[in-house]
Amino acid sequence: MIRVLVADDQELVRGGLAALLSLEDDIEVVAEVGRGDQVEAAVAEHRPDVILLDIEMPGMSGLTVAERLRGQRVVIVTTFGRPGYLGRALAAGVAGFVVKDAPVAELTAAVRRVMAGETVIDPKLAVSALTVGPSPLTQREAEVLRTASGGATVADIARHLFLTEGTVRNYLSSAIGKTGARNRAEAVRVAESRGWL
Amino acid sequence: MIRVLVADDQELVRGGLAALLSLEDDIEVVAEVGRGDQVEAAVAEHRPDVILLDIEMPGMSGLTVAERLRGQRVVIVTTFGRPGYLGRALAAGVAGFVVKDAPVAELTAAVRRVMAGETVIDPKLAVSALTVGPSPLTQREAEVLRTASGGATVADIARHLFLTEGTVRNYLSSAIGKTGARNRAEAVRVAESRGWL
DNA sequence: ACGCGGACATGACAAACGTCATCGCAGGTA
DNA sequence: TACCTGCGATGACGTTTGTCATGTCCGCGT
Repeated sequence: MIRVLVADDQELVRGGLAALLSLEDDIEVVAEVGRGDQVEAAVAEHRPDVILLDIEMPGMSGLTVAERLRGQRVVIVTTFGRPGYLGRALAAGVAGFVVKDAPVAELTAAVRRVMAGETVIDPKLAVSALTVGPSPLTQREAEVLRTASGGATVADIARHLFLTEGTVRNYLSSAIGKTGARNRAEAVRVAESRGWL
Repeated sequence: MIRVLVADDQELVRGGLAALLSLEDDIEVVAEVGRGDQVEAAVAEHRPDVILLDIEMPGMSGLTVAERLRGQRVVIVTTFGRPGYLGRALAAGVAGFVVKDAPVAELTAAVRRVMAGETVIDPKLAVSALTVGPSPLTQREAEVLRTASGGATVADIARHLFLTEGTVRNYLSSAIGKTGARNRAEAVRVAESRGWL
């Protein structure tokens, strides 16, 4: 039996995944958690063979959890096939990456192959990640964009990051250029959709 | 047996919900579809007793589908508990509204109660919907905001909606005022988070 | 030691944005 | 009929952006 832990914040989705996996003869769901910051404790307690992690979770991002679980067999199961996520996930040493609109068979296959020591990446995602490439944004640019994404003004961002307004404008301008956008809002959308934030 | 149709665009989620419901002795999943515009045909073919609809789907919004299925027993199962969604769902005559982070038992209970002719609404959501109230935005204001949400400039919006730039600015200004925001981006966030778009 | 690039800053300017006052026109409603 | 509301428009205004030129400082690789 492959012992699996499922981490996802939405109960229905988490329960659904668990039910789905439990239908398989060789897979057993030994634990379910709904918050990123509860994963480590659950892993210590239940010692699963494979850990399924959603990225968007309260408490701690699935990517952060994956970094801290380096050495364990982690499979990221997420809604958004953002190329940037894949890069960060691989850097965190995950063994698999599956998007939620993949066929069910792909998930069970991923669990088994990861269990066998293989690395499983959604092919479509791999292509788009290689096409889009890594984030061209510097840390600062990403930081400023992230702060701007809630609709904050330049002055707000400057206060929040302890920068001058002029500097903030420069970073925004540079980020707008790099994303190929025509203004702040568009830059935010682009960067978000690619997982650069 | 309660015959159920499940509509959700994410295969893993859809399969998960189906697996979850199939575990119940009195529930049978007779069809699954992944696009809003395929629901009607599937309903005609399989004649389910209860129809589970996600809101965000390609092809056609679950809310639109619900309107066209008026008379059928429809349960909205969605990620976002946006108050505005609940209002529109009820206006569309749905029999139930469940958010995806509700406990699993709530979903099966909802299916059974809807089958029995009851109307089931997530209590937390009902409260927030009554607290937040209906959208204060006029159709035009919502339209302009929606168009602006992708990062479009005033000129873009004006061209797209066949309005004058000045008029667009007026609508935006009015929407910003009504949402209590301090600029366009913030207004978009607020309106989106409440389901007013 | 040198050059390079990233982080940070300043100041200036044009374009875009947000606000206001004001207007005309339709459709309901008192 | 008179009134109100929503839609559409105009013009004017001050503010906020986005861009650019320019400069300093620091860390890194050769």
